[in-house]
Amino acid sequence: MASSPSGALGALDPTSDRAVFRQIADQIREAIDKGRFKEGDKLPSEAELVEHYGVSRMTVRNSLSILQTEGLVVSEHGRGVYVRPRPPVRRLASDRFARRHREQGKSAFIVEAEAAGSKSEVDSLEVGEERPSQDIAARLGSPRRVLARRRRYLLDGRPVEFATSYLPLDLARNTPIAQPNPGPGGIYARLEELGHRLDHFDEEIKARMPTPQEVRTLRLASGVPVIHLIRTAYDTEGRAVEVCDTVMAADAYVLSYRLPAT
Amino acid sequence: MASSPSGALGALDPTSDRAVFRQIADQIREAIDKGRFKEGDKLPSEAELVEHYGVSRMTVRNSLSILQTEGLVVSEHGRGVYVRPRPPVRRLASDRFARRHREQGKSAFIVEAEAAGSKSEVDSLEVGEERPSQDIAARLGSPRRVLARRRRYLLDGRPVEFATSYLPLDLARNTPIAQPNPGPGGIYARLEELGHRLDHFDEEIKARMPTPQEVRTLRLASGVPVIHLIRTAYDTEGRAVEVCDTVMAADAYVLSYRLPAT
DNA sequence: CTTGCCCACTCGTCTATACGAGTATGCGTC
DNA sequence: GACGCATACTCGTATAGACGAGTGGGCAAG
Repeated sequence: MASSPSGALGALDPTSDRAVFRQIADQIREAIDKGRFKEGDKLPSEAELVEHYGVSRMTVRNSLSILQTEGLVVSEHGRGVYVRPRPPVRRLASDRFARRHREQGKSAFIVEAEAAGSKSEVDSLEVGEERPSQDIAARLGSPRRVLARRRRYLLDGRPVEFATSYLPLDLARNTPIAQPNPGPGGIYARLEELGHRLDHFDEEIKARMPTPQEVRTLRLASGVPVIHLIRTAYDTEGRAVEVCDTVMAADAYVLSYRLPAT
Repeated sequence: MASSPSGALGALDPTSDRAVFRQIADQIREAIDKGRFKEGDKLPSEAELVEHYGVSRMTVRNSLSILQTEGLVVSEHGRGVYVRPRPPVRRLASDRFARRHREQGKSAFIVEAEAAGSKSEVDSLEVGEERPSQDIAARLGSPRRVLARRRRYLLDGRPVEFATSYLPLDLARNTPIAQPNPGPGGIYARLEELGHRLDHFDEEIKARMPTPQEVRTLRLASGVPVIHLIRTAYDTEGRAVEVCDTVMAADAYVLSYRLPAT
């Protein structure tokens, strides 16, 4: 019997008051947890599950949709339902913007990716002036217009993050910061050259489900949340000189911070 | 016409190749975004949406389930489907474990909650010895057994976080740390009294969808991810003296870190 | 061998129907 | 007024069927 495609799955408990589609989801989840289905494995097809459990197709689909929203499986039209492979993870260390890392010329993203043995790219770089949202304006000291730098990052061909930096116009206009490529060390190096010595960053982190637009941009599987990070850079005079709004695919990141105990 | 319960919603585009249930979800989502349905408002009932769009009930339910997994709405059996209210948010500052905050006697959680005007509780406190998981053991320097302190935090009656602290047994056994209530300043104060002056913390942050067990423990609405934070405390000799594994309801938290630019 | 088509299999969308179960309201009884 | 019950309305669970659309393999024609 274990040779059938559903061999890793048991039978329903008709005396249970747990809904049938939940029982099916439980069994498949357990089979995945215990390794009876491994990453990338194909689950039994809907038709096979219908056969195995003796239920209707919609019930099976209901079960599978639970597992999808939990991020455990992905379905591929015309092919099957697969155990979701865990992508390689990028670690973001809290010292990634330390001054010593700015010497080398490449962007922090690419340097880190190469260190981890991954190929990375930056695409759809857009630079322009715009009116800031209320939130961004408040963080930057209420400028009427800002310079916005938008870009998307890819890791081994997969989009993992998109970010927008906002800078007050009076600070960034007619500087290398307004160029698509701001030069070695990135915009933080340029800011310091312009006399804004950086003092500290504030980072705010939230997690939530993505908007449909974010699902498209990051090609997110269902059941994958996003990490929303808003970083504000302050110079030694206490002025907010940049706000960076970043949305990351949560399954591709671990954030790491080191805090003094004092 | 705007007096009908579905007055905030438009009509379907039969020429679109976008699936009907997605179009319906799009319209409801837009109505929520634009404030035509506000937080806590009741959406039109499934029957009313069936009537309004002229589709079958399963199609409407399909649309609503999309919005549920996006965390936009919650359904209540026998009552209706409601725009999900945004709960009050707890801000966790990166200096929350600073030594100066440990003087006052109360736990960091309760002090912060009261400052924000919320009522907070800690429940289901369990303290005991156990064998550590591989991951925890690795972080603590591979002790064979550890002291585990589990507890759940509630904010205004709602569970928002549960956490487990692990400490090497040789360090915690027969000390106030092994008591349910470790005394003023919490276990960090006790560790320092025991001669382990704290040097720094490492925090690792991930976000993901909750397991069914976490859904129960935190009473999570569907479409709400969790933030998984693992903090390791090091003493001045470089020894890992505690690992704290925390799972938080993502809709209840904003994490905040301040980083030096040096 | 290569090309192109057909077909089987997969998941996606949608309909129509039935009954169960939780909630709230109003009404009648006490 | 307080209580309990009937009822209407809500969402939850499940069935059976139909057709569409993407994928991949096999087979026949070239």
